[in-house]
Order: sequence, then structure tokens, then C-alpha cells
Amino acid sequence: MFIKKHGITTGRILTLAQGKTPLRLVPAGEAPVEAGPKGAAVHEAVYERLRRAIIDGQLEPGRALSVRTLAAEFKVSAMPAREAIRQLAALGALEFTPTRRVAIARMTKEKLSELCDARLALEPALAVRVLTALGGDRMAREALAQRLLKIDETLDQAIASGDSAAYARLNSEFHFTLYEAAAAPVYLGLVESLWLQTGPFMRVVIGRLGTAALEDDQHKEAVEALRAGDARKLEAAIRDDIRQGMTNIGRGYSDDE
Amino acid sequence: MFIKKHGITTGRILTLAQGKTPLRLVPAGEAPVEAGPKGAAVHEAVYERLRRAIIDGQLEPGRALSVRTLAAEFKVSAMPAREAIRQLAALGALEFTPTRRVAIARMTKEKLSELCDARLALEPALAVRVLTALGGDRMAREALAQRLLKIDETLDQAIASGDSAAYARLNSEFHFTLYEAAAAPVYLGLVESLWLQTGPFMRVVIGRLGTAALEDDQHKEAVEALRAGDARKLEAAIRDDIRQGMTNIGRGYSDDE
DNA sequence: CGGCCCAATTTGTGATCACGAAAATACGAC
DNA sequence: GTCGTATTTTCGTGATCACAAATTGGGCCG
Repeated sequence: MFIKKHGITTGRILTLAQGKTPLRLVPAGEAPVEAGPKGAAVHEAVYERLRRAIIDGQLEPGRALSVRTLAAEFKVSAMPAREAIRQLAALGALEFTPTRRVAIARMTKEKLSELCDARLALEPALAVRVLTALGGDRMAREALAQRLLKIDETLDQAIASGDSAAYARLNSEFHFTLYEAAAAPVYLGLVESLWLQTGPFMRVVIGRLGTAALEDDQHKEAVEALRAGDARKLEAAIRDDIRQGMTNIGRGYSDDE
Repeated sequence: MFIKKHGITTGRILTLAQGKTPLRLVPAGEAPVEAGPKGAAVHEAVYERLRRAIIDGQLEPGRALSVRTLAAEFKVSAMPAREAIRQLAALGALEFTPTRRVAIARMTKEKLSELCDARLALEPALAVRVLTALGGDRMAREALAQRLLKIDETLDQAIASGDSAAYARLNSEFHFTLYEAAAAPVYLGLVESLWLQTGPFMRVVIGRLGTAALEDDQHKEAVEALRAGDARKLEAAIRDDIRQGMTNIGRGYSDDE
């Protein structure tokens, strides 16, 4: 399963190029990872960066990670990298080889089906919780709606310009901006775990199908339902959005990659 | 961003309870924690033991843990204890104080409500997946039903004799024996996270209400539905079982403990 | 008797090293 | 060139240490 990491190109001398591609997790000009002044731990910063990178699909499934590699990438010592890897592995974002080497989790048909079902079971319900959390506070709903619209506009631009990296990032930002407003940490943790497992694959599929396939999401319907305080419509919008996204994955995917 | 690691969500200062009571995680006569001959890592053994202890409610909410304490308890060095703690914290089983001290997560009314809803959203569906996984294999269903009945018998004895520790252990064993048969690792991971968060509290409540309050679970109905291959009845049985359990928690619980 | 401060201990965190195993690479036989 | 083997490198894991911050435990002053 893992052993044929380079097996696809067996016989080619180029096998090493695939496995040794730099991680490029640190965007150019980004601040180096370091402990914040107010007591933020280094390993938390590493965790946060790696988490974002995975959810946003910057790391392809099967991509090998190692403690030392990750540590070098972020210019930190091995220990914080270890802790970050351990946490993300606990959330299902990383897989282990039989020899405990670690890699971004791969997808299977069964797993994709499970992820889809689980997302449908949790995310629409979480979205509805936003309404109950904000209660009748129309102002708060409107403020959130404005934030979401702004994200969605940028997202539409990313789709139009074919920037799949920006799409992945903004799509997750849209959803989690909504979800965080529910003030439901348990649900949020579960959903985060699901996105950590779908993120790497989503990106692969987007790169394959192109952003054009992603044009018709249900974000505007969701925002409208949020504005109106219509739980049923909000739930439906999120549900349909997930269905479409996961269907796209199913279309652009073949097993064991 | 998604998981507030310092419990800031409530603004409440976490105080650690009973810092000096021995952990007693190692039952008398239990084999010491050590690396298995076939390459099992020490930190995995520590993780497994601690996970069981939490799910089975052997550790009360607020109970302080520390790397060195845990390491001493299992007679291992600090490193495996650190990794186990880090993993369980990622799953929401452990909380951090503002100064990064770690303790078994506490319960709040909001969290209890969330956990209940999330369990209802996932576990009945997971149980139904057992039927689809086993398909029409009546033999397999019957074999699983027999295993479950055996557990449930022992569980009834535990209730009768008022052994709340055995109850907690057998109840989780019943549910997870069922769930594992679904061969749905994603769902199982989510559900495990939920049990890690409810376990400590379940036990407190049981100790307070007594096992008598737990007599009427829906286990036999669930087994019967499994035997009959009746998805609707199985789903209902699990749903009612969860509702009853969580209602009991709600009854025997006051906030902030 | 109660509140406060200081010393001793505990704790999380990061760093570094050693060891055995596994993987990648280089090398040599054919 | 191809295949198999030997060497080199990389890797996970566990152990240990240092350090700063936080907690704790007394004891002192009021």
C-alpha cells in the first residue's frame, strides 16, 4: 500500500524526484515559525501550519512526511515536529506504514463513502446550530453573512481564474467561518477531522477536473438562508454543497492513489 | 482555530482536582507496559491503556495528569507518556489549563448537549452500517449477536451487583464490538472521540445514581434487530440507548465539575 | 488566626543523542 | 542494460538534560 510509493514509475530513474520534492509549506515571505510572545508554543505553531496545509490540500495523498523533514521545513527542532505529527495522526490526517513511517492519508472508495456520509450527518446540523447560537440576533446574522459573502466573492474569482490552491483555501475558510459561529467545539472538532481527511484529496481532484467543475456550489443559497434565519434551507444548502463536492471527488478519482 | 486548547471558550479558570491521589491505572497483577515483540511501540501501549482508562471512566473529570506522573505510573520514560497525552488531547479527551497543564476534560451543559446530538447523529447510522457490512450473511450476524449477548449478560450481572466500574467497561465493550463490525474506520474514529469525552463523566454519574438507574438499556432490542437484519429497529434501539444514557448523565450532573 | 511572601518542587517544552531498523543509493556480477 | 547485494543515509523511537514558568508548601509577619 505504501511501499509502492514510487512504484507507479518503476523502472524510471526519475523515481527519486517524486519523493524528494520540497514540501514548500512555508509560503515565500511568511514569518518563520517561532514561539509567540504570549506563550504560544512552537509545536502549536507547527501543528497549525501543517493542519492548514493539509486541509487546504497543499500536500498530496501519499506524500511522505518525516519528523526531521518537517522540522527542517519549519526551521525548528525535531520535538515540535513530532508532536504536530502525532496530533494530526490521531485525527486521521496522517497514515502510518507498517514500519511507522508517516504519510498523508490516501483515499479509498470505502473511505470516501464514509467521509461523505459523516459530513452529511454532521455539517448541515452544525450549520443549523449557527442559527440557534445567534438566536434572533438579526444583526449578528447579517454581520456573519457579510463576512461569508466577502469570502465567497474572492472564491468566485479563484474559480474564474482557475486558481485551485486559492479555491481550496477559500472554500475551507467559508465553511469554517460559518461553522465556528455555531460555538459548538465538539462538532467542530469532528468536522475538522473530516476535512483533514478529505482536504488532500479534494485538491488532487480539483487539479484534475479544473475549477470549472466547482462553479455551482450552494454558498449563496446558504448565506441567503442564514440571513433569513431559515434553518431548513440552510441545512439543505450545506447538504447539497457537500454532495456536490463529494460527487466531484468521486468523479475525479481512482482508487489507491 | 478550531480546538481551543486552553479552555478559553468558557473563560473559566481550570483547577486541577486531586492532584495527589494515585492514578491506579494499572490493575494489580497486570503486565507492565512494554514494547511488544512484534514491534509494538511503547507509546502505543501507553496510549491504549490510557484510552481505555478514560473511556471506561477510571479517571474523573478534572483529574490532573502530567507527563512525569503518567510515565511513572506505567514505569516508562517521559517520552511515550508525552506522545500518548498529545494524541488523546487531540481527540478532545484531555483539556489544557491556560498554563498547558493537562487534565481529564470537564463537562458543561453545552458540551453534554453537543455530545448527545453528535452521538445520535453518528452511532445509530454506524450500527446500521453493520448490517450493510455483513450483508445477507446470516451466519456472521448470528455470530456477532452471540458475542454481544454474552457481553450483555455479564453487563447485567455488573448492574445487579452494583459494580459500576465493570458496567462502564462492559457497556463500552458492547457498543464497540458492534461498531467495529461495521468496518467503518472513519466513523469509528469519530465515535471513539465522542466516547473519550463522555466516558469520564458517565462514570461519575453512575457512581452517583447507582447502577440501578441503568437497568433498562436497549441492548437486547439491538441484538434482536441485528439478528433479524432489521435496520430500522437497530437504529431505533441504539438511538434510544444513547438517549437513555445521556439523559442519565443529565440527571446526575451539575455543571462545572 | 489569617493573609502574604519566599523557597523548594513540579511541570511543560524544547534540544540533543543513541540505537536498531528500514529505505535509498551505489556498486558489482552477469 | 538487469538483477542482486552491500554500503550509506534516513528514519522512528526512546532516553536524558536544561530551562523557565507555575504550583506548592511552609513559615513569617501582621
